[in-house]
Amino acid sequence: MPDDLRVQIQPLHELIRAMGLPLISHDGVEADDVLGCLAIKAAQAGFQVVISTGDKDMAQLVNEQIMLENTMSDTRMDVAGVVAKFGVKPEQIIDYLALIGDSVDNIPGVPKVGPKTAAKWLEQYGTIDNLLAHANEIKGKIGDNLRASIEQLVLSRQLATIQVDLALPYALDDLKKQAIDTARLTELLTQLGFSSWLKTLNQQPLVTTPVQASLVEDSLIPDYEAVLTQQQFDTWLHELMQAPVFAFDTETTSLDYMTAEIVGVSFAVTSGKAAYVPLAHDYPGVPEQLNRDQLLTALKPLLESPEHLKLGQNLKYDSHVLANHGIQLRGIAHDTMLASYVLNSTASRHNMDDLAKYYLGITTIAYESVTGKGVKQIGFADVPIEQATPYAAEDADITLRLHRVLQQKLSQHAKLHQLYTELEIPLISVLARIERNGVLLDTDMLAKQSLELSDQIIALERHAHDLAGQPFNLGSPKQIQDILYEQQKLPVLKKTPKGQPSTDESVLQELALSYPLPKAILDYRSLSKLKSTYIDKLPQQVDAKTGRIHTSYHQAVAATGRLSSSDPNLQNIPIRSEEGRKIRQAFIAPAGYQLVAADYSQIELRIMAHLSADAGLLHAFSAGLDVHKATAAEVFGVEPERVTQDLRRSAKAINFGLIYGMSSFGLAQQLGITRAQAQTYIDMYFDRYPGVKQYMDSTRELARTQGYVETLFGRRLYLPDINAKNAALRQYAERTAINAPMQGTAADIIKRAMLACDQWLTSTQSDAKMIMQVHDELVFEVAESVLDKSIATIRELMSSAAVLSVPLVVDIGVGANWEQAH
DNA sequence: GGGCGGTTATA
DNA sequence: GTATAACCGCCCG
Repeated sequence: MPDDLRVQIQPLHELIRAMGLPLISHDGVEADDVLGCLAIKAAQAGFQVVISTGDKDMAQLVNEQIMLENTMSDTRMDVAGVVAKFGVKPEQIIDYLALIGDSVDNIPGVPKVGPKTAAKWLEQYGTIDNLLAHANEIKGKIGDNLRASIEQLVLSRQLATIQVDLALPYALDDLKKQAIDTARLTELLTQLGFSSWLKTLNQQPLVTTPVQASLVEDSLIPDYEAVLTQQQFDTWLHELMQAPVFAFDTETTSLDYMTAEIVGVSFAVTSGKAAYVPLAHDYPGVPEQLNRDQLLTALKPLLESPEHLKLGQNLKYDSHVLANHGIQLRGIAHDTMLASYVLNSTASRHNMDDLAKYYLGITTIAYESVTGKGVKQIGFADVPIEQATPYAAEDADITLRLHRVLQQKLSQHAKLHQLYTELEIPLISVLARIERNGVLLDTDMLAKQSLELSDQIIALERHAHDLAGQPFNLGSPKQIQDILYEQQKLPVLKKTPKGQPSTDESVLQELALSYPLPKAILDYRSLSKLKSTYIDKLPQQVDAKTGRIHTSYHQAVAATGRLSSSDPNLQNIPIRSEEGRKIRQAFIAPAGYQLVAADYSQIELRIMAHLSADAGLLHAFSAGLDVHKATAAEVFGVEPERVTQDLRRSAKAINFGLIYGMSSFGLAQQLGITRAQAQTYIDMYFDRYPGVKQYMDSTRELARTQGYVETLFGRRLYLPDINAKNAALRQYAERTAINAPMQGTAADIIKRAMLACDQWLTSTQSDAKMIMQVHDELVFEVAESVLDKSIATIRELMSSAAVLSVPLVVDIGVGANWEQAH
């Protein structure tokens, strides 16, 4: 055993014990044999057994009760799976292995015989014994090899055979899972740096069911039905039409909402009972399914009816999928993902599997366990209906059960319930429309920019190599580190969290004042970022059918209540640098239309004014002053007209710092001043704006006593670390406590504005569309004929989305492209 | 291919 | 000092 492997064994054993998993260590026998013995013993006692291993030898143990689980692909192999993979039955695996040999296990095998030949022989002759009885029928060199190996094959078979009859001193009870030793496990995971597992560990289920040894069968047997006949479907449709609300889910061909097609749909009306209607499964021997188009036509009135209420998990996706088949989903009453998010936005994930575990204590069938994952993953249409049905029907059933639990919890918090019903639920359809609308992209312009940037990047690369005196990969921080700090001996100004000398932007900027190479690296980094992330990537993400870019907005990701955007992220399109801004020129309006960009001016500071009710701040906004200038005048004690650009810049940093819950340290870094100086600025600020000081103190206090903070509309953000002993954790929670009400209230307000704008657009059928949201900005594509009227309406709707004690000012720009509209 | 670290784009 | 998403390099199995 290599030394670096040897040292891992003991920590691994400790981890396993702390996890409550029984650990068996038995000298003098093969681990495979121990596994085999226990598996057989459990199977004989009537259990279903799953052996988790990548070892193909174990395939010889597979039978009706024993399966192999491959944790790399999250798939399980049964008898049919063994035949599919090896071409022989489980009971032939020993002979199969003996024939092909295995260098790792020192099984010699027959020369020139590989998997194909072995499977072919065994199919024909059944066993090695019978094969040898007919050995003279095998022609050629390979036949000679076989006949020469007769004696060796006896040994090979012994070596390949897993001993299942060892006398082991273990009872099945010894295999039961024990309780997790949370304290010990936390200690080990921290010490070993398993940060992701630490997070998982902290998300203990709300419902603590007695530990289910996977050996014990579940008592509740759900009634899941595959709907294959018209009669079955009619019965279900009738029930759905009568139901006050039903759970609904789709299975599709793709995760890409614009191209996904329906493979099947599932429904549930009562707990424990659900139907899966397969519609487009496609594999050899697939049974006859109901016709997809006809069935969807039959379902259309129900799905489009606002009176028939639906609930689901992430219904925005199902809404898109149905739209791909010409159905406009209406009557969205509940979404378990959003209920979970509103109840606790700091939970890291709101997917159904985790929710089921947390709220119901149920382990659901994982998607990957029916489709596999990675390269081996198959589409849902390729999944046999017998396997698809329990998975898909369970989705609808569990969603329904989750819904009941979540509603019960939401009903205990009037404000959260209102936020959920009146804001998040109606927003689903609005976001779906924005996503579907998409944005038009000038790909020719980006192609030109790409060529120009390529030249510049190559030149910068050459320049940097010259300065370094050797070629190196400018994209590798590790190599840059070596060049700057090892070879050129530049001073180390900052270290990464891992203790390596940092090469990030702030460091290179500082170094660039005295040395040439850091500047070249900075320029290279900024240009290659623009090229790879935006200029080259965006054109590839244009939808083939619509010719537009369709982002995904995530409604249950950001803890503060903000949306996030991905694939592509349209909320971080460059604007600050000259070259970056050019990318915005490629976001265009079609002929006859203009882009209208409307953003809230200083919304978070205005919210701070409102929440703190500070007289000075309220006055600044009510009088329509330049707030940074006003702050500068107050803090630096000069007349407003004497405020220089430099003073204004400092005041702006202070204002932003306040929103982020700053410390003097952070402000000092931002402004390049000493900590003492920064502290005097902050002291002066709080002296001039005492209401703000008071608000910050009381917010921190409130967070400490109740464990969460709220936005103006009652959205909650929990702060479990607010009373932590660890100062870093506690201070971080304090900064979040300060920031979340402001960032979150801004998010609530723009969501309200989005509902209002959508209401206006859909009710008037105006020739205008909402196409993007960037936290404090909404972008519209508006027909020139209705431009002026639309601008006025947008301004009115956004300004009145909330009533604060200061005006909500909206700045609006218009242009043929997004850059011009700013 | 997956996970993670380092870095950088936005509000 | 807040909140995100995504890229590349590197390491691992």
